[in-house]
Amino acid sequence: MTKENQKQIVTRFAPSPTGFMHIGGVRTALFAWIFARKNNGKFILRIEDTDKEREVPGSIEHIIESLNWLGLNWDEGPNIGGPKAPYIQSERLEIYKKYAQTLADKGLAYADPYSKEEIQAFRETAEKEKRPFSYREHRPENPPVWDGSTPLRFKITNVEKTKWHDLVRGDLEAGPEALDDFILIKSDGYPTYNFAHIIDDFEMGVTHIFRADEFISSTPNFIALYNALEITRPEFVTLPPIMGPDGKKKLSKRDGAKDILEYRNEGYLPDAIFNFLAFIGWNPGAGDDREIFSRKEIIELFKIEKIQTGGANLNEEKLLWVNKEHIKRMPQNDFISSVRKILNEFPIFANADELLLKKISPLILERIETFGDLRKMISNGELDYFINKPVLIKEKIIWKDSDAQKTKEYLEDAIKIIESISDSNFDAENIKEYIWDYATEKGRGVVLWPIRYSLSGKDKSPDPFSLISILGKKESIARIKEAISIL
RNA sequence: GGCCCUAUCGUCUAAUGGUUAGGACGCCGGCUUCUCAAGCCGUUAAUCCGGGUUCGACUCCCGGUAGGGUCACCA
Repeated sequence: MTKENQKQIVTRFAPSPTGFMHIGGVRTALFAWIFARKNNGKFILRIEDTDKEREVPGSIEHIIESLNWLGLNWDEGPNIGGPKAPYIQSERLEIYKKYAQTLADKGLAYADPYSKEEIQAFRETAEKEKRPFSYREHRPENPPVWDGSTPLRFKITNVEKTKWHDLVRGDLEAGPEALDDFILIKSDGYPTYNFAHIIDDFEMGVTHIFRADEFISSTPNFIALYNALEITRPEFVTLPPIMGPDGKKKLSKRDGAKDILEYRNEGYLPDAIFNFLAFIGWNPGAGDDREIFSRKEIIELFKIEKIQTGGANLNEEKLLWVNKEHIKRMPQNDFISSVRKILNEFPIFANADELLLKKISPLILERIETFGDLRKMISNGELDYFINKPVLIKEKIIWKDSDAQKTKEYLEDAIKIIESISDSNFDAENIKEYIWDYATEKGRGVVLWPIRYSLSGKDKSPDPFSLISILGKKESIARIKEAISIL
């Protein structure tokens, strides 16, 4: 077989529209997407909306927005169509019905004659006797003809041990207890996930199913169905579970997992989330100790064989660090425009000019881990002094054990020094050189603190040299004079 | 409870059966320093337990233990 006529890799992400997406779901999508891209394959988005009860309006848009934000584009999907459209399961009912009828005709599926209450009673009995519930034990001898008004159940015909191979977990097996007559079509006419996903994956030519490990338990049932339908089955790629931060439980919405778009709102970069998620349950392995990767590098390095088997905890602190590293690697223009966007949210900065922005951006860069931190800085008034003159408090102008008279003297000298610096040399580095020796001679604290405080009016702020260069000669001198005047 | 999966520093993890068990985040400490950050350097810290196979086991096998999943007209 030549490379050209090898089967094209097709992966899919198949969420159900039951609300927002959290890290867990996105990670599954991410791995499937990376694998497709690495192999020049196709990535399909399919919406599994077969449960009308749990459906949350707006979910599909939310899912699309989330995937778009992360740059996980799809080649076929609900909004763009494709050769196997539609990509929303509720619009594919005829297809499922066709396959279901075929199974029923062959005697491989049968109408379920019991009411929900009756089945519930069976279940409770089993529970009371501490046995697993198995519908097979109650399989009717002569079920009625399936007319669509009752559920259609799959008939397990070979009750035996199931063995299969998983690209991550290796050889797996389960005893016959794992097999049961599960429902294919519900009484409302919709298929179950168990049935619909198998039909769709087959119809859409999916070659690799990436999914979380909660599906291992039902895989024997899936395999029985593949066999009954006489269709080839895709490769299974089982991802390790992601646990909550406490490591106790699988991450879930119920236990406070965050909407992925919250990370966007908090000012995380999509590339950082991408990087971080790729490393939950995967890493490039031997000899590569790097932690920060671009999308492109991850696609190049990705190998299914390096996917972990064990569960991982979500480490938000590391995510912060990863985000900071990605921010540091942003092209300067991108960084500045991101800063601009945040500044625009605050009236005080709405008119800040581009030059000021460019000057303060290095200071911002080293102080934030997310762009949300910038929002906090501004809210806390940590940048106000770049726009407005600070309100100075006399006592605070004076460094610890110094006094008003001496401080006045130092500030007057500082003004002279600043005036002597030529405009062409007016950057933080040079300003520091001019002032440094004087400050060292008199005592850095007694000189530098008053200067810095006069400029910022803050106990905590960037160094005085940076402030002077950003505020400019005229404004800096004016502020220092202001300080002198109240001493 | 049945079935299934998993197990290396606190966390994420590396290690053709042979390493002083490596890296990263965090923590702690130091350097730098007018403050706050940033940066740099360093310390601490792990193979779940018990058997076996082997000259040699984190690695292979068996048995425990622990955690997770599943046993829906949910996906």
